[in-house]
Amino acid sequence: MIHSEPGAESGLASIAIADLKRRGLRLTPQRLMILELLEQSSGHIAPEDIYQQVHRRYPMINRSTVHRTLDMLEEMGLVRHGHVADGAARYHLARDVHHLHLVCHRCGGAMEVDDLSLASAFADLLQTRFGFRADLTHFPISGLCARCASAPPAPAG
Amino acid sequence: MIHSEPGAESGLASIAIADLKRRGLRLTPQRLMILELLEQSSGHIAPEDIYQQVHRRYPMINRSTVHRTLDMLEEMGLVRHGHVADGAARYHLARDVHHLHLVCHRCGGAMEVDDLSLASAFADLLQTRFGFRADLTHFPISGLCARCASAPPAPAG
DNA sequence: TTGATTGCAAACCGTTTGCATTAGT
DNA sequence: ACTAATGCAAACGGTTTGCAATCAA
Repeated sequence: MIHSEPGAESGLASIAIADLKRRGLRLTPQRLMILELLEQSSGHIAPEDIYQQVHRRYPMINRSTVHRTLDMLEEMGLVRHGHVADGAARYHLARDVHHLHLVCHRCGGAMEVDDLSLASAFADLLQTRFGFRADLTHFPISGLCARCASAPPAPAG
Repeated sequence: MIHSEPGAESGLASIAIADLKRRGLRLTPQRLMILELLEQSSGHIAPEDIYQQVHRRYPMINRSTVHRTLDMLEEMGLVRHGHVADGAARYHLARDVHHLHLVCHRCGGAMEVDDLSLASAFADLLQTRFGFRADLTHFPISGLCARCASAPPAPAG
């Protein structure tokens, strides 16, 4: 049923598979598909989106399996999640710590910023002044994207 | 039933009451109590907490009324909300734009930071470089508070 | 008086759980 | 064979809705 070699898997999947074995856990087609999807999807992805996309190719997958797999991966330290402006959960790869995730609370669009130097100056200040270790790379930063910022405020009526 | 003079209300309440009248909306005891609570509670507060606290003194209040009132106040521009690490909604006064809201995703504690100069440098960079207008004062910033950051990682199991 | 507002109850959405069955090892 | 993992269905918590009754204006 599982016909791919562990070694043939790319980054996340191979790490996850090794971790699975080490813990005596099992590699299932559901987990494999979810892993692949997480790897492909750059940026944040919602559990429901994962479910929908896996469901296309593997219709018998269940939503609880998606959640249980995400929980497991998070416990293994491979993914993390935060909540965007509408309160919905978004998962992303934990090793993806070299990005800022800017999420527009109007259109919902997300953008990734590679240069962390700007953020680290801010984070350093918060740390030295208040002892607060801001987690700016794992949790989305809310605001208005360029397009929405320049768009008219709201349809009058 | 409502025995206080509009002018006798403090900041938020008096503004809200004036706005209410202007729009032909009504001042109810439920709205008044919610307004008072929002004003007293510095920082972020969850709808459920508002419900619980109002419920003590006014047992017949309904959760839907709390939500509807918060929606109305947000539409009036008097309050705003964001979502903390566990995905739960937190409301706060909109005029409270001179604070950074640092929320610990471990213990859930929140702290307010008055000095915005540090944040604005960061926000300015994001704006000039990417056109993204980060909303650092309205949405909580996740991280670890000083206490949790210095605490042992987790009970060994 | 009268229409905005409420409480109620049910619907809703995303997530979680218990359990019998399935399937990776 | 052993037991982790799944699908299912029901429960859950927070939020939203339709509607008849209420009450601020």
